[in-house]
Amino acid sequence: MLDLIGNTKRTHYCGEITWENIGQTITLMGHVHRRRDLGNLIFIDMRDVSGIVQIIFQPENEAVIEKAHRLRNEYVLAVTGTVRAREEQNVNKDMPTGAVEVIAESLLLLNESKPLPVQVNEKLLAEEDLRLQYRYLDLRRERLQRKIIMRHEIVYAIREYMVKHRFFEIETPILMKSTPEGARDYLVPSRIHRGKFFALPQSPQIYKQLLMIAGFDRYFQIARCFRDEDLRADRQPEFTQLDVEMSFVTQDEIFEILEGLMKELYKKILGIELVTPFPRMPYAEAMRRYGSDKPDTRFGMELCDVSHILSKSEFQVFNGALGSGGSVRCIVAPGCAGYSRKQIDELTDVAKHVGGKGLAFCKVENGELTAGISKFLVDDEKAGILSESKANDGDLILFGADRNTIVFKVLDAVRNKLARQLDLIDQSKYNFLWITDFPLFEYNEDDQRWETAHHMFTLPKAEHLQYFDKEEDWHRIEGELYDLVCNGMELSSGSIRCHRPDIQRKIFDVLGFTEEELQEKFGFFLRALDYGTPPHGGIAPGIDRLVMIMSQSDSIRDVIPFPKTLKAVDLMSEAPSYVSDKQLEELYLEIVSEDQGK
RNA sequence: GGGGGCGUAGUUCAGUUGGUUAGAACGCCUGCCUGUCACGCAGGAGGUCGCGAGUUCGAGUCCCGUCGCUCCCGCCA
Repeated sequence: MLDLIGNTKRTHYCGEITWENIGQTITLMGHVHRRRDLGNLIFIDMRDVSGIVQIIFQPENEAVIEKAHRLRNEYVLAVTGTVRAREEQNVNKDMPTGAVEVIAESLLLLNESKPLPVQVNEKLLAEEDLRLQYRYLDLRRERLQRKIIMRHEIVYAIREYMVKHRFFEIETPILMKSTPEGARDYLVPSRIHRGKFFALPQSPQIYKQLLMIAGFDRYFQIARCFRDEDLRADRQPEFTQLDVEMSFVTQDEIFEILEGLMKELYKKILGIELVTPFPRMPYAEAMRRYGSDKPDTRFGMELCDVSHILSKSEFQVFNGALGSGGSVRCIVAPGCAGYSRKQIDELTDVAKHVGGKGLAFCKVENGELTAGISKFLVDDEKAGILSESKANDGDLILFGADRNTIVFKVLDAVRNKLARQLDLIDQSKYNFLWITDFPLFEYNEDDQRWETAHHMFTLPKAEHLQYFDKEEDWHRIEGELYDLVCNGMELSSGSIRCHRPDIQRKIFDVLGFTEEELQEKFGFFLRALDYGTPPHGGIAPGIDRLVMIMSQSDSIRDVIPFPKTLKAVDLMSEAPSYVSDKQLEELYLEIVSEDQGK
């Protein structure tokens, strides 16, 4: 028999009972976290959103203890009782409320629970797919609940900060026009207009620029974004960005706003004082030193270009790379000269995994290069490599030799692998870093055309406008582009936008759009640019990734209440799913039944 | 689209060279227990070894295929 809640009201939260409540009669509501039934004495660890407190049922109160015998894990109850201090020897020091307990005087059994398919008390953690299927149970676990609550706190603090700095929170459409550039759109068929589609926003990019044109000056939005691409541990098909746009700003002012925001978030949420301004590093330097535009600067092992030393190398791998315009670069793995063939093969596998052909190596022993490829090097080259790389006795030198893009990818991957392997990463550090001066365009070899490296509404650097005239100079054009990186993760990406129609035209020309294409895809936006667009720019920090970093989570699924799997399905609701023939007919879509779908 | 890992009670796992009745812990059920806090003790129920096909006298174990989850590459700001 279950009880109704009636007029019973909660007076306190479980996790907040302290010495100050001793002697008070209180009413708690929550779940049975764990029970210890000693026969005539029953202890219940009662849990609500605030934490856990021990309830004790004593035999003097017959009706209540009789009912308490029926309690099982995750039953829902309301307990009224008196708070008392525990005897010295009964204090549980591992529990925040371990010095007190509540003597139950009445018990309402509000609901029962079947035995759980996954356990809430974290003794044995079930496989993730099962936990995702029962996500609402997994979310009862303290660890996960903390992260979701931290996410709430972060978003709340963001709103406070943005409003304080004169930003308006403005919503933009979820159903919008499909723009085939960039990521694949999620499409929504229109019922009213046969054969036409809306797209879900990959970001509110165009709308926020239109809001600047409309004169709102400073805008922000906690914006849901959608991309129909394959997933990763830090990538979901729908994710959340703090979308920010400001008029009449320079890059420095945007950095200041973001730095101030991060500083405030870390202080409020984690009690950590971040040092601002954050360091800045041009893209070219990041690539040269780390082989990555999102370097993890919590450890060293920087890349070293030894191409000039090896320009006359007899070693085929090296002269092959250099002969075809590539480079030879190395990193020094400290103290790894003792690595076995197997360990080095593992690193080679990492290199191959990201597209490298292999990984050349040699060791440093008694001030000399030995083993590996050392036999292919002449004395001058060996000496040059030693001094250039600053390698010491006992170190292992690893070489990447290929096209630059491959060399960077390989050494970046190997560097990160080694850092984890050698435990070089100080987990307590939060290394924020601005990467600046990105190239605006890059040539796509496969499609034989120029593309924007970031996005096409970016202002080119004023001093690079001259390079638009000749195609061979296009790669030299840098944009007012910047990324905020933290601990090797890209947290945020932004730019100063192109507010002048004449410059925007130059960009479209490089990308090879015809006038018809332009009008069809962006006509409405180009028209808007013509009516007094203020200079403006913005940035969009990923909220999911920010919460990941701040809560030290390895997976983005930990910081999203109802995430999708790597195959972009919701295991709990089993979405996506087939829909009825009637629904499809209304949308003029071809009927695909469940059988046909397979 | 490609590559790696995993899949055995409700859950986490073990399972020998291919061998006869597939085990343990937690959870669940029953009983006992007045200071437990991962309570304890005694007993019990619970299995399509992901699915399919094959080799074999015999398959959880070997081969092939397939499905699901996961990590990475491609893709993606």
